[in-house]
Amino acid sequence: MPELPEVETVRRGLERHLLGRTVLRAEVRRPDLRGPLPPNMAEDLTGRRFVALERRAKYLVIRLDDGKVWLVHLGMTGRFSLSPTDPGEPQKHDHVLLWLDDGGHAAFNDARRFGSMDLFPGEELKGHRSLRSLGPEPLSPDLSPESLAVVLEGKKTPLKSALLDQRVIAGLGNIYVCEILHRAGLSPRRAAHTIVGKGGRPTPRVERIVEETQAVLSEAIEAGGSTLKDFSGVDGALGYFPHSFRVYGREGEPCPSKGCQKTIERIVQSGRSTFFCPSCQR
DNA sequence: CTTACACCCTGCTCGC
DNA sequence: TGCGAGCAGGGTGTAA
Repeated sequence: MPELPEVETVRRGLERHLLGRTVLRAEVRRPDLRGPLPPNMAEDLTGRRFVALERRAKYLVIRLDDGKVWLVHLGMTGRFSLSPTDPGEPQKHDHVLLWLDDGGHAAFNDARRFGSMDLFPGEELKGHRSLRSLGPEPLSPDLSPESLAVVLEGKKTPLKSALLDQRVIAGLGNIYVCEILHRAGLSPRRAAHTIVGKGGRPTPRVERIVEETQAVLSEAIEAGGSTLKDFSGVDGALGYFPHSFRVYGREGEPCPSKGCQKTIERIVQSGRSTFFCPSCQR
């Protein structure tokens, strides 16, 4: 479930509690998430200090003092539980446990095991299989109307599917794509190339997508940050902020757009639910 | 190259 | 109260 804002919130929580800490002991309780964990991960983490906590798309990029990177993806249900002391008995679905040099404790918990981890030399980061084909970070200058128009040019796939493609914009998921398209007034069913101008030039519609993408993500990160008061932040941060969604999960409710009298509908596109207003999204 | 779709997994909700 | 069906959707692998 976590999309970019949720992962960013987790990153900030980890940065607060892990940065500068050394791992005294690590334990892998279940070595198979979506794929196998890197061999000897517990041994390789032991004695290491966390020197940077970064994010790329929905990946956590955790840099260690020996130059290696611990790459973590939360999948659907992955989360870190942090506590200032050893909580004793592990929780159900705690797959990786860390004991830190300040007495703190971290547990990676993932009920559905859609998460993934890797551990490799930092120089390999850019070329890593999971990262090399990612598109621009949406909150960086790499995403612009010009760059987005070029990528969408000629794409016949529905706009909804295009925006979910991590090669188009890195870090968007089903929920925020629905929100972005509603705010931009664009139909999720429209073929992606139909909003691009001649010669792959941006149009006002492309500009709107970029604006609303940045607005939605920034607002969500801000909302997430406000929940990061203490240890419970990283713990509980994976809750979205459901009351702030305008269309996601609101099938049958009135469209929130000013003056729009229609009702939010749900359709399925490439196996995912799409929530949208057929009247004000064109 | 592009596009589409099945698969992995568990917890929760819903209807009977 | 139990129980099965359906749903949730990240990323990846495969096929057309």
